[in-house]
Amino acid sequence: MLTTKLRHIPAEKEGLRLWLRLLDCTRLVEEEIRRALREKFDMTLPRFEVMSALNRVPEGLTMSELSQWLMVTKGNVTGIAERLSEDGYIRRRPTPTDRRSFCVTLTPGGAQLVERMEAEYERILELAFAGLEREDDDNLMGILTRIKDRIEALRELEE
Amino acid sequence: MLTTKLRHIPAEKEGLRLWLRLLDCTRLVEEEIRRALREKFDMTLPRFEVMSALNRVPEGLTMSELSQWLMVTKGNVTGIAERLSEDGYIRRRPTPTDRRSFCVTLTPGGAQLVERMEAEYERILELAFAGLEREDDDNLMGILTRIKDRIEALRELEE
DNA sequence: AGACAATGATTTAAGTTTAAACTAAGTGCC
DNA sequence: GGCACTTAGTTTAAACTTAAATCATTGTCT
Repeated sequence: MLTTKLRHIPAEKEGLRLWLRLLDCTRLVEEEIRRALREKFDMTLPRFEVMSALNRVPEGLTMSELSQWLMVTKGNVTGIAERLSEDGYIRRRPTPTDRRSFCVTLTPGGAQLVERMEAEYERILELAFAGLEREDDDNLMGILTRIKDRIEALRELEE
Repeated sequence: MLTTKLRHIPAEKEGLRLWLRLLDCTRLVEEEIRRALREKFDMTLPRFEVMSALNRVPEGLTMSELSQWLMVTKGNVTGIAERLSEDGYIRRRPTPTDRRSFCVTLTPGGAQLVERMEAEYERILELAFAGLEREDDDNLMGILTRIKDRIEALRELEE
């Protein structure tokens, strides 16, 4: 056969196909990142994500802000932050305005480590997304943004 | 605070930006799916994913095939399958050719349930991906496929 | 001030996930 | 046959994750 015929897939399952492919990509990339963090830094992905979030906001973040940023539950952040704190990578100190909340920041050691980890993290991502033309980049970003906005809008409706 | 100031991200970090947006999308969609499965079927996402995989292959899958299909470790599948088996949704029976492996299939009850769950699952995905033109669909699928192939190729090199 | 809802964070219980070690069974090679 | 190597699956320990309950504090309204 000169041409390969694609199996016909009903249009109404297009969402499913895209979703499964999206999942493939994220799982593959995450696996690579996880492996690199473990082998080179003895670090887990969730811990890195907390440190990376903190590295973007030198003033620090509260536990709630962290949980929103990472899109995980607050209880989840509590556990991760506890271990990072034990390892001396982050510091939690009370906020002056609200006695319930903490301001979480990187320690100098944590800041130094996260810089090195982010370099490796970005190296992997450049590899993964290399081969995309500028046009593809813009396309992908635009489409993903529309999907994201759409789901956020749907969620508001449901409340 | 969170929304106000994001640091400028240089162009060479395009991979990073795309990746973070990709993660946003998958986490948002997963959250919706998780919630629907829990509220409407008292079901978790991982359990659903196993049942859904089995629903695509009536002959059944081995534990290893399941773990590859879902891109998780074999040990992970062992636990999920155990609970699904206790609940009577799947059945594991020895294969004639290899005494180490099992053939896992849905029970009639499991098959009936997974059909209903998949309808809901697909409904959410159509909602999430609605608003994309046919052209966007093709674009997105094409780009995601290239990313996937690229990472799989990279992984081979590393071995 | 006092009642009461809302918020920041932790705790709890159950379940998921991973990496690594392990058992048992198949494969290949001499 | 016997030996090394691989493969199928489980087990283990540690970590992660969620949803729900709880505690303490803050905000609001009268």
